[in-house]
Amino acid sequence: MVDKGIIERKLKANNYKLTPQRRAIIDALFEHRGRFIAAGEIHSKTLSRHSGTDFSTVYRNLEILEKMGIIHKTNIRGGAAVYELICDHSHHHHIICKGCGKTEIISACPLEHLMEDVEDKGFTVIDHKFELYGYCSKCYNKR
Amino acid sequence: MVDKGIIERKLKANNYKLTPQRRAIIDALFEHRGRFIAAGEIHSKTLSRHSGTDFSTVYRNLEILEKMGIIHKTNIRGGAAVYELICDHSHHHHIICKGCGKTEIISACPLEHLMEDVEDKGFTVIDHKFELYGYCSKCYNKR
DNA sequence: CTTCGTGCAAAAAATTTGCATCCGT
DNA sequence: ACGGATGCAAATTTTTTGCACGAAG
Repeated sequence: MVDKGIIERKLKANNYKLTPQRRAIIDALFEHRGRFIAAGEIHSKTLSRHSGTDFSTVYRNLEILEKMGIIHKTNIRGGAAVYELICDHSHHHHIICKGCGKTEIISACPLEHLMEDVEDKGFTVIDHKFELYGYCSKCYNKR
Repeated sequence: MVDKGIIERKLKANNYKLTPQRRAIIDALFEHRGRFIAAGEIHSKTLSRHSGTDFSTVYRNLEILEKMGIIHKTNIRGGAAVYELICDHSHHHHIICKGCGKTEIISACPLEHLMEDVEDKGFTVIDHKFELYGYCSKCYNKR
């Protein structure tokens, strides 16, 4: 996934229409590329691009995007789920500090090592998530 | 993490008390070893072991257990978060079907390949999560 | 025109919090 | 006894749904 254009083509290919709201949501996610963002934040960002966009619209679209493998949904940050756009051209994973919540990017990807094993099980892999949890040096020293 | 005993010792070591509620919650998680379980299910299971246990108690304990690296919290299954006990003696990851939600276990672990890379960043890794998403053969054929 | 998408309003679900009391240690 | 843990009740926050209308292809 290189740019917004590809996402939009992918949507069309699946009979999804290109509404301004949807575009605004994708823009918000795109602007946040590489970081996690919660539904609430996506909603506010979307508002500034297309005022009036409803929260339910945001959720409905996040669900679609997730099913299509365009975004990821994860649970860090206590309560609300966070989302992240998947960009192949900068494919990466995260290490998340359990102390302060800070995240850093890991560029290595472990998938290649076990693709075969998995497809033996009859599953067709279309996406994956790899996250490391630990403590950054600051938080580690505080203990 | 081999058995409940170790979890209990780990709690004591961190000044957490061993209440019957907490024990019941751990038991519920333990009984579910290897599978995901939502807070609601944990609560019901806990009730049968120690009736009266409150939902808030369940959540407070799940938070503690997660912070201690004893359980994992994930988002599949639309709404609620799901939890899973981490057992070293049967360390594994999951592949999750985006169609029907079915999960299967992957025993290979990708972590060893990139431990060094990560610790270079100053992070101390204490836990990790690796999840594959795709379609099981049934759901794949339906498309 | 046909189908999908949206806003609105409301509900349901999930999670969190304050506080008085209770119970492990 | 002390300090953490619990239950209760209530509030918040997050997410989902039904429906009539509007808009994209």
